[in-house]
Amino acid sequence: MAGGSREPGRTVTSKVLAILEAFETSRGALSLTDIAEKSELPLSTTHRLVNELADWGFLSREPNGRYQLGIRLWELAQNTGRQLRDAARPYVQDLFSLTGETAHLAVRSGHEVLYIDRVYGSKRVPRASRVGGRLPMHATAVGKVILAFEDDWVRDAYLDRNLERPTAHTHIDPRKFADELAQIREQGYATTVEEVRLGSCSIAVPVFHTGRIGAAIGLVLPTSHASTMTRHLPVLKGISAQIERATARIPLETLIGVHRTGRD
Amino acid sequence: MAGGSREPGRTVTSKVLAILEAFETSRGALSLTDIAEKSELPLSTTHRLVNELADWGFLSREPNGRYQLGIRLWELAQNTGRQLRDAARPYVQDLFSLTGETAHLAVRSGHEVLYIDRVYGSKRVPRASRVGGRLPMHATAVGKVILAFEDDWVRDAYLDRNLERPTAHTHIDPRKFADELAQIREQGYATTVEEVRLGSCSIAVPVFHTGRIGAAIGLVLPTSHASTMTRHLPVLKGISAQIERATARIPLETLIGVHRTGRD
DNA sequence: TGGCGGCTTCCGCTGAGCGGGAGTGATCCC
DNA sequence: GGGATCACTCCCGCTCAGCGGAAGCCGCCA
Repeated sequence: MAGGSREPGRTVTSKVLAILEAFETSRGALSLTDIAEKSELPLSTTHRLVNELADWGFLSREPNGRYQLGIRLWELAQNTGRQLRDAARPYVQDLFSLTGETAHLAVRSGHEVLYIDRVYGSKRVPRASRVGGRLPMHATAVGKVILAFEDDWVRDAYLDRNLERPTAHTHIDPRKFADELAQIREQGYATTVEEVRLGSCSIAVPVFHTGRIGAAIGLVLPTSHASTMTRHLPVLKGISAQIERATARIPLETLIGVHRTGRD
Repeated sequence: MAGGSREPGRTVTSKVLAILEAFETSRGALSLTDIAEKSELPLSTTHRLVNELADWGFLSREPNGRYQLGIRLWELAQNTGRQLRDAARPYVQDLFSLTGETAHLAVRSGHEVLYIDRVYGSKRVPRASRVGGRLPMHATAVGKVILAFEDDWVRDAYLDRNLERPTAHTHIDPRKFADELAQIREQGYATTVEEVRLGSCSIAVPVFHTGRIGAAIGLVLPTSHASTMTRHLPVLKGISAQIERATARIPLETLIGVHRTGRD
């Protein structure tokens, strides 16, 4: 028998995208069954769509039969947000060279910080973030500094939610956090100490664009350096100014390709 | 009237992917009409699919109504090829720091070199490549060195085609080029002088993985440095050895996510 | 040898997708 | 200001692409 218990109202497009998103949470390659489960599609439907995606190079199949996101997807996506990343990259690199610490460039995307670029050395550091990854704003220095300089309504909307708590050191009291943001705005930089994960602390400064907060750059260091991390402030501010200069002529909308909030 | 002259045999999936690929060739944002033309779809169909893609964040809409690839696509794609890029990044960076020249990491994808990573300074250099971009193998140092160390059948298949000629200096005689590859294999590195674009030259060495050619690292310099570029060879070889060590434990298949050829 | 788990293929039913065309609204030029 | 143009949005009934249960297949293990 056929075509019986289909789930109506689900578009093909949404199924295809759900399959691609199934790979977001997983580290390695997925079997067909894994994909079907994650995307909540029948196996035969998954099979058909996955095959077509693989034909187009959007998925790739390993010799063992498992699937991974394909290189075509990555190639295409290199165009996204390229303007900001390309323009800022050399300066983020300088930031790393001058400090020897893991350097980040991040923007706000909805209620989270989105890491756009990262430059780091070969020494192992405990890292919570990755390029293309997201973290809560109130737990990271880049996030705090962006939030501090955002429009009031963004900040209010953010505080008007339950703030999650990755570690015991994360500040989650809305009142105290609002005060902290005010102080950050005044002093021009933000710090965290073991608020995302134990063992690391961070410091960040804002990057402005056409008078508004556009992004943030920051450093992550081992907690042992926490007390002296403000010594990197002059470098951070200098690099920030250079990025501001380098991106000034690029219209904000084309910098990233995120509508920054879901306000519409 | 409705549903009359549809073009049958084109799957929804293929339409969605065609829309995404429409952005590959274009620099900036596209209007709905542009997308419809590039993907060869009726306007109303394009409209429907584009809207759904935008809802999912795979496309983003600028205030002026034009569309760009969305940030979701980019986020997802960060997982692709991450193993190789993440493992190699610090070393590619060292390569740049130690030489002061634009440093590249590339692999073969079909008959082209695919640039996986690039580290460069803030000084303007004429650059033909970009991360996620492709170039012909016979015109680039990374491409030549990969081809030189590839299996015979890959090399033979490559030479058995018309080689395109980006500049007048590009080597396109199959016989001579085969000899050049033999010499590259012997000397352990490849160079180009103005073979991709005038004004720049390059030098590259292989990066092996489980005894086979896996990738290549290279430098791009102004042509004026062409005569002395071999002085970077010790650094190139040292960095290559480090990358080989850092990637040795990662299975080849998971490094990139490309089936390297269409041999199946 | 038989059972199992995962992948692939088959096939007739049906609603998601289709796209022409009409509606809208911004822009430009006379 | 009006009317021509252009680009996007929406509507709606027809129809075929997609659907997915089930059967088949294949490799593995005991």
